[in-house]
Amino acid sequence: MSRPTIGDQELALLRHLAKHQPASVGEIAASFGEIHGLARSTVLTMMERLRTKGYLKRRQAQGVYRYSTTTGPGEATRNAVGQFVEKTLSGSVSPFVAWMAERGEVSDDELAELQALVAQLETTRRES
Amino acid sequence: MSRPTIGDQELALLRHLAKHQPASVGEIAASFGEIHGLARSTVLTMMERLRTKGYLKRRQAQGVYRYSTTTGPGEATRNAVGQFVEKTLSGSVSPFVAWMAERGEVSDDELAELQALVAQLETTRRES
DNA sequence: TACGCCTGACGACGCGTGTAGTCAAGCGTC
DNA sequence: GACGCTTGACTACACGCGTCGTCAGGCGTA
Repeated sequence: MSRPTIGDQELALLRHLAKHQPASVGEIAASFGEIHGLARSTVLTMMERLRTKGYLKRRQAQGVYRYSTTTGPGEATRNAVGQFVEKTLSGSVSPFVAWMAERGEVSDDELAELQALVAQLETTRRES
Repeated sequence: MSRPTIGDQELALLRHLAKHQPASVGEIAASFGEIHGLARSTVLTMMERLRTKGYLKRRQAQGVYRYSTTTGPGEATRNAVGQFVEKTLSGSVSPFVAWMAERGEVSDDELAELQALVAQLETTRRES
């Protein structure tokens, strides 16, 4: 199930697309490409690469291809996070926590997620 | 202060070295290189690249160079984490939290860090 | 009909990074 | 003094990824 590797920017594009799916190349180029200072052809290339890698699919509608994600970005994102932690941080989560603490900037939702996470970890820990 | 870019594996090596500093190339090759299946020359190349990038320094002792980190891996690690979150996750921490929840595997220390983090975030939030 | 714009496809290039081979020097041992 | 192992440095190669130029086709509008 683990598809070919995916680059950082590619993943960012995939996540962006997931929020605006389905979208045409022109739309993505105008939004994502504009923000990141990328030419239209660059965006198109990335999207095509993602498609050949199996992360995106497209459907022709009114003469224009509209792209959407296949499995959703969840799998790819989790994969990327896991890979980053395992490979780069040698499996340690501490740097992440330290970074978040130092940054100190979280939304309400994120804080809630963190609280839920801690609660969950506490219970599963007690059970075992 | 932001030095040249650093690769994932390079950062892993930097972090590994930080725990065994100062160390000679032979030692690192035997430990880190062995684990990751890398040839001695590969380890040496990476260390030299890290040195030219300013992350490592070395000192000759008993005819052998012993490497140690310059600023410690903290800065580089934080930098990498921050870059990953900003660039790849578009600044959202949620994927990371979701990954941890799904993984559900944390050490006592890590759980404690998380609890401290949540507590800190709650207080700073109230203050503002 | 001719022109111009949007879209898609392909090819291409550069750089960073991961990976390794190889050669020369130092130092201990036979 | 010759031999061999460890160490250092240089060189090299491949591949992924980010980046873009360019060409061809379709469709609307003047």
